Amino acid sequence: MGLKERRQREKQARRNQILDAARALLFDKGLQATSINQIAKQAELGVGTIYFYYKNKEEIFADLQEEGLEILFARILKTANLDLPPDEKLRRIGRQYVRFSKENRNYYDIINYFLAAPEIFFAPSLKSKVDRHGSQIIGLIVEIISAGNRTGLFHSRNSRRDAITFWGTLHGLIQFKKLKDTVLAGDSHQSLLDHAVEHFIGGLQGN
Amino acid sequence: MGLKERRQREKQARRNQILDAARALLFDKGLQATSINQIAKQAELGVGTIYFYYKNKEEIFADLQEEGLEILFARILKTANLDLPPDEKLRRIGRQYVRFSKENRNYYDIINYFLAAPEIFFAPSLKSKVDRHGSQIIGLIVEIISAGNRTGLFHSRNSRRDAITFWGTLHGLIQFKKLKDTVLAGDSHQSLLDHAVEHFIGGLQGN
Amino acid sequence: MGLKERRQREKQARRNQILDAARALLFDKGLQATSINQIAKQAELGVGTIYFYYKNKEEIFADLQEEGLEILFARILKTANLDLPPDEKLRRIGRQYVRFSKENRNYYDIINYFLAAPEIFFAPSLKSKVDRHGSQIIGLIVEIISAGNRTGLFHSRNSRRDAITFWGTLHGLIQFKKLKDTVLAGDSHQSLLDHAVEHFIGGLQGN
Amino acid sequence: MGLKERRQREKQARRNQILDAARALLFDKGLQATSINQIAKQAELGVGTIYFYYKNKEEIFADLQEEGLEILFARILKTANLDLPPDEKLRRIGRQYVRFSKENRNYYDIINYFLAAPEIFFAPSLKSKVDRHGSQIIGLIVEIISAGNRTGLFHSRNSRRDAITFWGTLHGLIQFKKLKDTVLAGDSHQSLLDHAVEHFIGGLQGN
DNA sequence: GATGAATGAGCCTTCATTCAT
DNA sequence: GATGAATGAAGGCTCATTCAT
Repeated sequence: MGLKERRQREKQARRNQILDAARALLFDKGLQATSINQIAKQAELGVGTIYFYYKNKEEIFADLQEEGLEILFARILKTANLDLPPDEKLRRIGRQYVRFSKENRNYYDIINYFLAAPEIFFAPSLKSKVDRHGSQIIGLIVEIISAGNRTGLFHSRNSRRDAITFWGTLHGLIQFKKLKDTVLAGDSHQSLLDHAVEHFIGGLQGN
Repeated sequence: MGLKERRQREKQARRNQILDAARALLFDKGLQATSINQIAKQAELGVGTIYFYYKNKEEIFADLQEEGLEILFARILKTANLDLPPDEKLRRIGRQYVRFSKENRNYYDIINYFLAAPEIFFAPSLKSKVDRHGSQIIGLIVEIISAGNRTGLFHSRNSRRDAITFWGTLHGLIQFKKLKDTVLAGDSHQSLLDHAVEHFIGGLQGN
Repeated sequence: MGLKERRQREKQARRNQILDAARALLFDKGLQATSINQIAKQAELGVGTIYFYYKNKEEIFADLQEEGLEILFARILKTANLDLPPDEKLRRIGRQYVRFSKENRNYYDIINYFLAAPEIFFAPSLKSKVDRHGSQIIGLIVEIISAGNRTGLFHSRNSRRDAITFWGTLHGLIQFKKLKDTVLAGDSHQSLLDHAVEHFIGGLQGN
Repeated sequence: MGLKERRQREKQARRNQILDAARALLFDKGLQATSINQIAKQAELGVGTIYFYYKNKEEIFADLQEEGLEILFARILKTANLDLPPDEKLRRIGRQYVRFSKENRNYYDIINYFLAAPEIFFAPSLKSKVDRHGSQIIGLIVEIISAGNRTGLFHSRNSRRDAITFWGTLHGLIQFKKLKDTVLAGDSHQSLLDHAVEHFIGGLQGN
């Protein structure tokens, strides 16, 4: 048992070593420009070794994405645990996601990359990781909405669907940032997001 | 006089020839896997000829994206022109976008690609095209919301921001399709979209 | 006759137009990076037109080289015509060539390019142009050495060979400039050239 | 221990294999016309393999140039070690360099290429190799001139500068070979070189 | 477990040149 | 005379992946 554990621990250590290298490169040069050979060199490992621990490049990035999701989750969790009314929590979560997309730009990009890519890309094994974390975040929002329901503040009939809608709205609108000069017509992106969150909350309360 | 015109027409014909080839390949193999060399072969033209008409790969895709946006716009426009109450129009527009993402999957993918890619990617010239079409679509939705306001059905205080929010919600949620097994927990993606549209409409009416 | 002349004049005008473009590009981007297509664009002419006036790229550069040789020749000629003793003339000519290699760097490079290239390159027609100008320069030096002989200052037994030797020494040593850090061991390139000229003059006087 | 050594040896063997191919092509078709793809084919290796051993084309040629410089150095060294008076040594070195430029035409061309190319070309790493070998050769000549000084045959005040002058003269004049029909006016190139060497020696003795 | 040499298809792009109009 | 669209071979180079050691 102890042996098996040690094996496991060492394996994880190596994976971390690889991840450290990949992360450094990714953050420095971007997703496309980062190659396995470069990761190997950066990690001071042989290329073959990388392939021993990761089936392919995509899997490495999936792990990195997971990291990003964990950071994001932690932020959301912290917000969800504050002693605030549910609507205020939603507002803050909205802002947290926007902040994350700015402050953790690289993690945001990689998450976005997988989410926006055509489905063909995903090997099922990768998918499950992303999904698991996504579910956790959705779970937190579901909980907030349910809490609002309980206090009579919200009137959601399907808090899961509403939670996903909320997240989808944030996710979609953040991608619009690059349209600010024309579609947004000079309106501040942040105001838009705030507006959308308000609209969403209004919808929860409305009925 | 006629000569210059003919030249111009022929030049456009060649561009179409190239676009046809690019579209065929793109739709068959996806964005990343489509190379200029392949396009040339498919178009039965020399590689150099492609470069004579397009500065690079991205410009070809920008043209293709414009095609997609035109199709999408036509769909939305048709819906917007129906003789229906504003809320119903929004419902149908929501469904149209989803349908577009399925039936014109390839066009959807290419639009999505540009929208979701990290900002760095955009050459300003390409950007303007996308933006212009995006603005047109948003414009239609603004008009619908305004109409709803006028009849007292909606109470939107900022129809432009609401329109963008609406579109952003659709855009974001469609990307979630690939999460259906876990995050969506088996719930139908279509129901989710419908729900979101309903929620959005509720928000418009609410106050 | 008048017609033929006009034709000739117009032809030369077009060639100058091309040369102007080629020169501008060459001086801006270097020899290798300048293509016929670019020259055509810069000259606001069709590519085909370029080929009507020049058989190929090399011929254009040969004309440019001739320009350079003319500038160089003018410099040398001016020096040769000064009212100075022959040895002083040689000293000044040496300095003139060095200055030319610096101040007219681009012309120098193109002259050097043809001179240093493996023989295979030269079409006989191009060769003659270069040779003619080269001969003129050598001729000036021959004259100086001969004048020195006449006044008893020099004792050259073969002023033509000596002239070529002089020129060859300058030519060879200027190419060594890029070795200044190691072979020249920090010694100033200019001092080296001066030294070489002095040595050469010493050889002329010596016997 | 033995393993590491063997690895090293094999690595060198591959580099030689590549060099053999590059040399063969270079000597057959000239410098400009030799491409990495061709080298790979000739060496019966994948293109990628070439890039595994050499960073780029220039690095291969630098190695080849080093080969050439070694051959040249060996010739000069042999001459310098003969039991002959210094002036005679210089005469023979002159002839050796001319012979080298004929008999090892291809090595000569590649050395010349680097020496004559506009400065921009050189990566510092490549430069050092050339310089090192160049310095060695100059060193030999310096030694000969110094020896001549010691026996009273020469009166060089700066044997290093004189050595470089000597070498520069040879280097420059050899490039004039292609001008033999006009500038040299039918005079034999070899006689010219002999003359120049004699002139140089005269300059050493003169004062 | 770890290595790293080897691959080779394929990428994007350039360019001198031709030729029908 | 002038044009400029068309060519396509060729260039340098990258990179995920494999496999013998």
